[in-house]
This record gives sequence, C-alpha cells and structure tokens, in this order.
Amino acid sequence: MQQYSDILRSYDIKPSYTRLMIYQYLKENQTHPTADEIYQALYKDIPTLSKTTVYNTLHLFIQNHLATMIIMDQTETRYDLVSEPHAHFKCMSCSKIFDVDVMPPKVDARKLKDYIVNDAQLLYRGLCPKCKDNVTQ
Amino acid sequence: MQQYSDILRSYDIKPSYTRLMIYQYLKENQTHPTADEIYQALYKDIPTLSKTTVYNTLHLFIQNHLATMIIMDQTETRYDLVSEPHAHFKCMSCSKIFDVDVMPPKVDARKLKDYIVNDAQLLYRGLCPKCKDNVTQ
DNA sequence: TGTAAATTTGTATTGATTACATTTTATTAT
DNA sequence: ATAATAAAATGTAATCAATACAAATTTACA
Repeated sequence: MQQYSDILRSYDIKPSYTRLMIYQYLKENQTHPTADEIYQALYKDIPTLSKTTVYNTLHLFIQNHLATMIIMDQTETRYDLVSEPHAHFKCMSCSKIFDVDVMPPKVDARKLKDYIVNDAQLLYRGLCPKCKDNVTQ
Repeated sequence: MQQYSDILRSYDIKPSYTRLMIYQYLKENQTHPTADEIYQALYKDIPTLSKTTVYNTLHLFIQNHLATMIIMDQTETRYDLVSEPHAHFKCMSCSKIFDVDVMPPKVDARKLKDYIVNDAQLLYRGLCPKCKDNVTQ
C-alpha cells in the first residue's frame, strides 16, 4: 500500500484513503470497470463512499494521466490505468472487454497536418470465443 | 430523389418520405451529425417529425448496414453512412468531427484467435487547426 | 487549538436514449 | 372504392449514467 501512495504522489495526487482504494481496485482488477462497478466493489469496505467521489477521483486520475477513459458505446464509459498503447475488444454478447495487443496506428503527419493529436483509441467489437460457441452450438 | 429511393430499396428499406429525408440529410451533410442535429435540421421541413422516428430510422439504417454509429464520448453518439473504412478525429475544443484517411488495422488472426470481429473503430482526439491557433495565439 | 483548504458526501438535475401505447399512413383483398 | 391489415410515425413517460452544486467532513498547518 505504501508503494501505491508513492505512485499517486508521483502523479501529483495526494494519496487519501479513498483514492488509494480506487487506485488499488484499478490496479488489481484490470477488467476495465465502469464507475458503478468500482463503486459497488468498494462500497462494502467504505460504506460512506459516494458515487460522486468515484467520478471525482476518476476524473482526477485522468487529468493527471494516471488513468484513461475507454468509450465502448453510448451507455458505458470504462476506466483503465494508463499503460502501453493497445486496442480493446468488446464482446457484444457478454459485454466483457478484452485487451488486444495491437497498436493504434500513429497518424501520418501529412494526413493530420496542423492538428494536435492527444489520444488514439482503437476498438473492436464482435463475439468472444465463449459467446461465439454458445451462439453457434 | 429517385436515386435515393433506389438506394434505400437496395438495402431492403422501404423508402418512406421520412426515411428519404433522413438519408438525404446524411448524404448531403457528411458532418457525422447526432440524432438531435438531424432532428433539428429536418424539423423545419417536417413539423410533425418526432425524435423517436429519427432514432428508429437510424437504427433501421444501421441494422441494414446503410449507416454506422460513431461513438466519440459518453455523451454523444454520431451517425455516418457506411463507407470505406477510415478513422475519425474529434476536436476537443469545437467538438467537430473530421474524417481521417487511416485504415483501422485489421487484427492479426493469431491475436484474436477464436474471436469474431464485426467492427473496428479508430478514434483520434485533440485540437483542430483552427482551435489550435485560437488557443496558442 | 483554531482556521483555511482540500476532500468527500448527498441531493437534485440534466440530457441522450429507450419503452411503449396510440395514431396515422400505406397496402392488399374483397 | 372500402374495409381490413400491416407498416410507419408519433408523443409521453421512464431510464440511467453523468454532472452540478452546496453542505459536511477531514486534513494541514499557522
């Protein structure tokens, strides 16, 4: 836990108990959770936790480049710790998100000349092996 | 307009007046509009138009592979006619969406072995030339 | 210890999307 | 042409993630 405090501090984030718990959850459950999933999970241990705090904290993490937002469709925003660039796959049947080891292509400077590119997201959608088998069985 | 009817029919969509108008709007305003923008634009000519109808029609277009959904962030879903695979750039300042001539990379079959991939989206975010100049002026 | 700043909380609101029942329009058989 | 049926369009209400905001709590430090 001490190490987590140091990580937060290195991103200019004061390591309060709630922030540590949310960071720990993201670190130890790399399941690209929604804000609500984080809230539901931590609520057991922190009964006073508020959903607003979860959103506040996630936004703070994002602003300080410790976490990122993954947008998979209009109804759910998911969160992930910042890491090597990679793609995501969403199973349209079970809604699980899988990491995919594909780099979002760097845009040719000529194609986005005079643009400032801060962020690239590459999203695939379809059926995961489990759901595929259930459908085509 | 006759040609648009034929296009709709070729996608198994009965070309009602409302559907033709929505198709025409998408075709002649390739600005990746939101459902609300489409509604606001057509409302002037079709005062009885309902927003539900816009959603219904867009979903029909998507189901019949005539249009696609572009998800840029949690609060806005945008729509686009199906075309050559390409990427999108969203300016975080003015919210405009630009087409980018970059193919979303086809996933290496070994990396998503046993997955069924239906759809790939590549999204860039940052500042467009105009907004960049306004910020850094 | 007391005061200011930072953090957390709870409630109310927003706004895009959907659910669904009703109404209108189009199609087809008689 | 008319009635019966199917398809399309409409309007209202509900949903739900996200945000706004003010109040309460905790922390820092003078």
